[in-house]
Amino acid sequence: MKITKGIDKIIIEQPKDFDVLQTLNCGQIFRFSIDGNSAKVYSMDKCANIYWDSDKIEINTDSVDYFYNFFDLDRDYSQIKKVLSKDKFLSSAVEYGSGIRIINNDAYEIIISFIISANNNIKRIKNSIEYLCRHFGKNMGNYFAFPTLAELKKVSIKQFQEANLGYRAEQMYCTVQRLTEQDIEKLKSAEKDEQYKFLLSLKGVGEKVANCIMLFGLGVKDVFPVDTWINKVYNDLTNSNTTDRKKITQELTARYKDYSGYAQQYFFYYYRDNKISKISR
DNA sequence: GCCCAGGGATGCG
DNA sequence: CGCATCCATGGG
Repeated sequence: MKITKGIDKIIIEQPKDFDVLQTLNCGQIFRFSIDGNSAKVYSMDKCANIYWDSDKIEINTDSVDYFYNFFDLDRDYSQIKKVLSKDKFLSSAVEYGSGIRIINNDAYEIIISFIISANNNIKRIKNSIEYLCRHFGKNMGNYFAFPTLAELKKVSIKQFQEANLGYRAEQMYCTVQRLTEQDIEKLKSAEKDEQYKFLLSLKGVGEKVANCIMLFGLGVKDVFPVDTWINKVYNDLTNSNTTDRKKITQELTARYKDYSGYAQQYFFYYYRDNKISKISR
C-alpha cells in the first residue's frame, strides 16, 4: 500500500488496508454519499471527492493534510489486524472488515452527531444531521458545512425538534448552550479520565456516547463503546443473555486493551452488516 | 400495529 | 450503587 500526497489529492496504490465503503459504512461517520465507485465525504466545512478501483484510491480535496489525518493514513493497520486476528472471537470479523480504518473526525462535530445517535437508527441520524447542515450551516456552493458552535447556539429547542431530534432536542439545546470553543480545545489535550468525566457531564452524553466521542473525535483507541449490536455480539459469543452494558464494556476493554476501539469496529461492522443485508438495505 | 434503532435521564429502593 | 421506566419517531 503506497500513499502519495499531492497538492490537491492523495493517491493510494494497492490499498490492501483501506476499503472506502467499509470505512464509511461502519457507523463512525454520517456525512457522506456514495455513487458507484465514488464517494463524497464531509467534515466540518471540508469536503473530499473519492474515486477508486481495485488497485487505486484517489482522494481529491483542498484539504490534503486534513483528510490524510482524517483517514488515519499514517497508521499501519496490517499490524493491528495481525494481532486481533489471533483472537478467536474476532478473526472472522477482522477478515470481513479488513479495509476498515478508524476516522479521526472533528471533536465538536462528533459530540453533536453522537448525541443525536442515542437510541436512534443510522438513516434517521443522517437525516437529522443533514437537516442541521442545510438549515444552519454555511452554504459552500456544492454542499453545506456542519454548523459551527456559534451557529448552533442560535438554534432553539423547537428548531431542533424540526430537525427530527425528538426528545434529544432539549438535551442538544442544553449542551450547545453550555459548550464553548475553549471546552473543546481543552478536551483534546486532557487526560483520558478527564475527557471521560467532562463528556459525561454533557446532557445527552452517557457512557456509550462518551466512548464514541473519544474513539472517533479524540483519537482515544483503548475504549469500547457498547451499543445494542455489541450487546448482541457479546451475548452471542459468550452464550449469555445480559443487558448489563457496564459489565460488557469492562470485560471487552480488559480483553482487547489498547486495541479495544479497533476490535469494537470490526465487531460492529461484521454483525450489523450481515444482519442488515439479510433484511435488505 | 409492533419492534427496533450505535441510549440517556430520572426516580426509587 | 443497581434497576425500571420513560422518552420521539421513522424504518422494517
